[in-house]
Amino acid sequence: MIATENVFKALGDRNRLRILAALLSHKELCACQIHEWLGVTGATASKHLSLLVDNDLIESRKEGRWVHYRASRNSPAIRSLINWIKKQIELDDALQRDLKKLEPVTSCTPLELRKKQRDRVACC
Amino acid sequence: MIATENVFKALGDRNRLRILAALLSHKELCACQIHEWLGVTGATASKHLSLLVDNDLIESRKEGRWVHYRASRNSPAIRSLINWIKKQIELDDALQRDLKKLEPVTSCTPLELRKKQRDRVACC
DNA sequence: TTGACACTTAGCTAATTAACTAAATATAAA
DNA sequence: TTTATATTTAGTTAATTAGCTAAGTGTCAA
Repeated sequence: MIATENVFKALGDRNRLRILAALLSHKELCACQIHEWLGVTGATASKHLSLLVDNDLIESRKEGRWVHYRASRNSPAIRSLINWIKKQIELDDALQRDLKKLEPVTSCTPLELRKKQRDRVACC
Repeated sequence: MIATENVFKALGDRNRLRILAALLSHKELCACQIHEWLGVTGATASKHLSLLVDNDLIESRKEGRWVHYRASRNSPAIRSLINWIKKQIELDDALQRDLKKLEPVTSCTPLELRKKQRDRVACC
């Protein structure tokens, strides 16, 4: 059984909804890309991400230094809730504009992203 | 468009989920019945109810001194979200037991409820 | 091995909010 | 009209939480 109240608590936050929106349009993103785009510190992004993981809304996969996230596929109940959210996100113009700004960050791998930032090349 | 974040904020509270559960199993209840069952002051119940109304999750109908509430039927998006919640509620044993305690309160009208309380007859 | 990087954890602060009491408003009963 | 009842509004308090910085852990590159 799902802890309905906690799932809704996890969803009742702008930045966590943004994370979910990002993962619904990008299959997989690493923590650093999300943190970059969200515009909060890495620590804050990390906390949001683990809250979403704790409530089965997203899944994580560790790969060396990086942690990759994707929308959860395990629970049918959560999947159907996520589908509902997906529809709402598509109707949310502000969020759609916001998601456009994710492109520069996702067009390069985490490693390239870091390199570009070091070299001060416009990327994000 | 629905203010997704606010809808989830409204749903991320135990007492407001309880109210919704009550209205999903009872069609219509008045504020005093809900307040009685919730076990909070009338003022607190009133605030929860208006938050749910503000987010189109429930509707109200005034009748003399009483305000009757029911689950919202206006927005298709909200209706489908409410259906999802309904399924979760059915799986929530604690909530089901909790709902049983609603019966004594709903088995009489608000007026009878008050009368019985006055006469100290066991009712709720 | 040393340093840089990608997170995570701990601890703090400011803002939000759920609860209460008291007071206000509105309606109906005596 | 007076009183009681149903609900709402205002104001207070305590708990929660989203954000930050600083410090810790683990991994990889030089």
